[in-house]
Amino acid sequence: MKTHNPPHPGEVLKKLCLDPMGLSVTETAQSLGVSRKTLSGIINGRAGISPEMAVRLSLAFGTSAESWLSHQLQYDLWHAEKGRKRLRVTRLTAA
Amino acid sequence: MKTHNPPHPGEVLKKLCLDPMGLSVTETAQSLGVSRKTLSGIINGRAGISPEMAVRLSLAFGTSAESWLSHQLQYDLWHAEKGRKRLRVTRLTAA
DNA sequence: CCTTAGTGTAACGCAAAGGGTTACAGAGCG
DNA sequence: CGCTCTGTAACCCTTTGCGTTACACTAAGG
Repeated sequence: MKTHNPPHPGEVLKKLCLDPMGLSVTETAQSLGVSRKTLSGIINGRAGISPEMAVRLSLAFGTSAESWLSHQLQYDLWHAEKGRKRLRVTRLTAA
Repeated sequence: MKTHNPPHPGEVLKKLCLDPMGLSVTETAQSLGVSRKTLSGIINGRAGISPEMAVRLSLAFGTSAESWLSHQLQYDLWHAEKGRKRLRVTRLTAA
């Protein structure tokens, strides 16, 4: 059970891709074929990585699209689990 | 590289949970705390499994929320990869 | 000091997706 | 024939990803 707040995938993207390669948000956005705002939103945690964006990242950086979506999954899941107590769900057993 | 069209998670849900336990869509939806339409949509492939729904499933069936989202991820990714040729993305290398 | 590049972000608009309710049609059964 | 379960369409709401335009801030350079 991971108890720590996972970083949003955009943070990882910046630290692992943009920064080491000396890429600006502007030029990276252009290469990805998205607007600067979109990439900015991802990097600053205001937006998630959509399946299409994951494919874009895999094309531009030669990485695995699945790994990006996995990061996003962990992030989304962590936040969803936080609200599990609010969900009124009945345990299901064989009828 | 998985070349086969992965089944939508709802199909798996029905075959692995509802059917074996003899559960109806109606009663399962009630236990999950969602409408019958919502569960029906998932089972019949017209909707995906959201993070919140994954947590609901984990609570009701005692399974891992992550495994449901992973199935969904594989499904979404497969469809996103199909359209990769339409994306105009430039390969990025160190500046 | 002024200009320019890069960046974050607000304001709009658009489209897709999840979810709810209501309602109707078809299938199976006592 | 009634009753239950099921799939689904119609409608409405909200969130979210994405685009464009525009404005303010910062850092670097002439």
